[in-house]
Amino acid sequence: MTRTLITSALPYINGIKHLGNLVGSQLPADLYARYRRARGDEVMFVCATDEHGTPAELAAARAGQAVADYCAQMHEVQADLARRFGLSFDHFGRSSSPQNHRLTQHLAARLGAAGLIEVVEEEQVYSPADGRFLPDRYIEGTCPNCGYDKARGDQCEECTKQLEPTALIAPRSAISGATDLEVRKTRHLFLRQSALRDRLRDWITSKSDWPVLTTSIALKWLDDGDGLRDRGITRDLDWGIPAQFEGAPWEGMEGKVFYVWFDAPIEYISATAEWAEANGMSEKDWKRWWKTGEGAENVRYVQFMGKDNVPFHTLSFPATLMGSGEDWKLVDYIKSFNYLNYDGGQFSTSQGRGVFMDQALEILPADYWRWWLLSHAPENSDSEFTWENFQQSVNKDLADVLGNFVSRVTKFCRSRFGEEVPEGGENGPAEAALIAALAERLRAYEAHMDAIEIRKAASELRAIWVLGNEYLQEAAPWAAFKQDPARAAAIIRLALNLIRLYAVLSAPFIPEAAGRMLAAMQSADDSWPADVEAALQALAPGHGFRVPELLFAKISDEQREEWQQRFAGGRDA
RNA sequence: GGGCCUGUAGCUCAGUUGGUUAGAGCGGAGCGCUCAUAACGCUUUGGUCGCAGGUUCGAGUCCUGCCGGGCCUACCA
Repeated sequence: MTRTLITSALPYINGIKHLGNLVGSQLPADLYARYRRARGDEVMFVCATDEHGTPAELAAARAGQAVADYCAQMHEVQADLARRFGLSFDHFGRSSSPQNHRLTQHLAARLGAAGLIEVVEEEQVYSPADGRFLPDRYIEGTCPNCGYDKARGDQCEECTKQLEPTALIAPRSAISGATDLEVRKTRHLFLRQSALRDRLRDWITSKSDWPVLTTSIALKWLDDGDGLRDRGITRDLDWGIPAQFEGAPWEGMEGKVFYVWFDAPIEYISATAEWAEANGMSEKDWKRWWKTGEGAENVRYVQFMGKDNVPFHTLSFPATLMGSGEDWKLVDYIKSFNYLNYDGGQFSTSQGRGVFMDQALEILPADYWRWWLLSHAPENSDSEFTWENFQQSVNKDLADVLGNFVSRVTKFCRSRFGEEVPEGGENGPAEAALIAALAERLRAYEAHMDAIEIRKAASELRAIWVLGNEYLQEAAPWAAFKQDPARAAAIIRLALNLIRLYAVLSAPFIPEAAGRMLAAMQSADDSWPADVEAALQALAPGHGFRVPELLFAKISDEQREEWQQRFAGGRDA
């Protein structure tokens, strides 16, 4: 049996994610996970909240909560939204878990023992008023280049010039506004990625099937300037995984924690360990996914992420695993995404611009969003959400093409034959042509899903739905019924079976609606069709069914305008 | 500044290693059907493939330059 390991980039803990975040990793990862399961793979699909770092501490402070409490609460909020969006994680973990503490410290110790970690002393800006060192971004001041008074310590957004925080005129803390900033010396652990440069390059260049977006970013980092730079993997923060621990091959790291980007990807592994523990399983059960000496050698590992995550997944995380000298499974395929824009601008968490996961579900069920987002996934370039486009796609694809097909078939049968699959008649040339067309499109659909070409897969699925309407038009059971009821029975028997088949094929995209279609057909057979003709005989004459409730409601112009208005002004408006 | 991606019908996008009259869906127009969520089907209308050069028997596809959009540039995550 094929075994597929799937991870989605970890959503950061500080708030509810917007639709751009969703379509950039978790949603396509779920699509693929559902598809691989349907094809019979043994699948391990893990995700988690990414809980460490400065923004989490600040968000907790704003909420007036202890960081640990804030994270615990936000984890539940995100887990609940994930469930309601149908994200079928085998486990949704937390990067703050004890498992991740243990594994992160273990890997760090291994890297230290291998001589891949060194202690570096550097100077950083410290804010006594805030009681913390400030990352460059959290220092504001006047740009020495253009005079913009809200330039950040890493870059001036006005003139785009890159800056050193010490170059700012009249620097102040972006957190408190305090101006009594001082430069202090501090010591940190650095991961000597540069020592692994050749191994990383060999590994990356061996991945000839990766998307350009993925490899070009990785190679840029490997070759830019003096080549891959070493990277600080500790921070002066309270909340995180302690960098000083028993068995650590270094000293003087008391009060420091690992950098969030060091421990976050390790959580992919730890989340699998959490899964095993939560299900009363043993270490062996999760290691067979991650240790090539313990079963993972025949696992195919696919990662999903936005393009901003690529350097960490192609370089620093592999460097961590390679450098440990242990037999950790490295990723086989990285699917990366561009950004989804919102109505002429960017989605923005900080400005509350766009539609957020909780708001989306207040308006419409998950499948509406899943379909639009996946069929417009920003695979090759940034794409844009507009309410007009959303309304048009949902109404045409889901309500008219698929929903109406289910409706016309079931209602016609109920009124002419009653609520069971009619018997009599037999397949003719029209049915043979339909089956041939379906078989061909199914092959194309599978090929696109196998290649994780999401938009192409979506358009192929839609074309499969359209085949049903074309067939009905040509076979015209309403006309046949008058002269030859047996002929009409054969047509409608096939059409009812088509509904079941569509449920199976559509489930990765629209799982909830697919479930209702299957339930209406009163069938538990959701097996992927090996043979189209056979699959279209699953519902035998006499098998009962129900006319389902409206599968997809159309979005009215009034609704569209109302939502457009409601989301025009930002989250709190 | 540097690197990468991108610019194809009104809109959203396909276009394999350069190869006959550039494709799809939506939208527009017309016709048909009447089972159905005024849904469905058929036909049809849309393009100097960002601009200018070049290579070639042949360029949407390769090269150069320019213009526009986007991302990244290592302490946000």
